[in-house]
Amino acid sequence: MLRLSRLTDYGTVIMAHMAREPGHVYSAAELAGAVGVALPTASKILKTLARKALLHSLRGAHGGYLLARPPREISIAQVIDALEGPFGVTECSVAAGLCPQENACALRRHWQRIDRALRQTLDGLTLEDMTQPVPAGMPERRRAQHDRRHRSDGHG
Amino acid sequence: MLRLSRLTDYGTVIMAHMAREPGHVYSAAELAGAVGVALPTASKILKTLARKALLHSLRGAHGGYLLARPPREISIAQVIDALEGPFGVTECSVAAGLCPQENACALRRHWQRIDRALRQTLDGLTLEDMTQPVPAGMPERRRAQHDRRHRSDGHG
DNA sequence: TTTATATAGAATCAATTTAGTCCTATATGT
DNA sequence: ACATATAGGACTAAATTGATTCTATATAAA
Ligand code: FES
Ligand code: FES
Repeated sequence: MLRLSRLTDYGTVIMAHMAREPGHVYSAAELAGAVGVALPTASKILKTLARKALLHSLRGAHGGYLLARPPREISIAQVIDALEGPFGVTECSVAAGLCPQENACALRRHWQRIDRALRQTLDGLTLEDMTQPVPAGMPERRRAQHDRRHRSDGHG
Repeated sequence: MLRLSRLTDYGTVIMAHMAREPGHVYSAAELAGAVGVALPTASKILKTLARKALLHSLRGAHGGYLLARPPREISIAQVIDALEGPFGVTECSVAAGLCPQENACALRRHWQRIDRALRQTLDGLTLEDMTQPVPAGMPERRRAQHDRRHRSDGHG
């Protein structure tokens, strides 16, 4: 598990679809049709993405949405951030006060460390990557160019 | 987001607690008290962990639970596997048939790749690690209010 | 200016999932 | 026997999520 909501999944599909033609303005209806979800649902997702500045929106006739930045500058982590609250594996890693015995619980720090490691992975994956075919059996090595950092929370 | 259920969180806390004294047999009541959750809840978690062979259980008077293996041989990924279904970020990465247009959706493979990367991170983290103090590095970041910037979320 | 088209945003409703509890059966030490 | 503990499943309540609907606003074109 460790699941993303279905809306986030759809949102990513939509974003990836848009990434194929970065300049193009897509209407909600157009995108709903393209990815196969109901219009109201696509609409809701798009509104959120626009509010979070991952998309630009154009109102009125012939309006629609387009990517706010080039595909390679939008990471999966950013999409997740936009569609699901703050990034974090447990509630307690995001906000305090949930540990039954808070002060005694030595685990929060560890969860936060895990968060950073996972986030780093997802920050290294861009929309552009999602449009490429998956290299068969190859481990990922690319890092998004907006975040090129090493040697922090070593796991691998 | 990308959240683990609260039960899994508790489960990890319990396992980490037990990891401090690997040979010791803990009763459910004892553990419930130690980590501060209600007995029925702790009990439910422990039963699951035992069924999934991460714990051994001893029935009868003076019974209880103990780690099935040394702490360094139990990873966080294993605990997650035990307490939450199959490991996967989206439904479609685990089981087919959820993509609205399945065959056209090029994203499933990518999710699966992401799954592998995340799993690898969580497989490299053991119960033993969770009992160590977090290697100091960066101070805890307070997530006070909404962060509007998309680049460099500043974990460094 | 009017009309058709589109998004903004909030509110709502239904369905699903999760958390938490309870009950009965079984095993074991004293 | 009896007290203590886990096994396993059933059950309830609460929270979350998914999906829809409604009103308001912006813009292009007739
Ligand atoms: S319960 Fe989550 S860190 Fe303590
Ligand atoms: S909808 Fe999840 S991969 Fe297509």
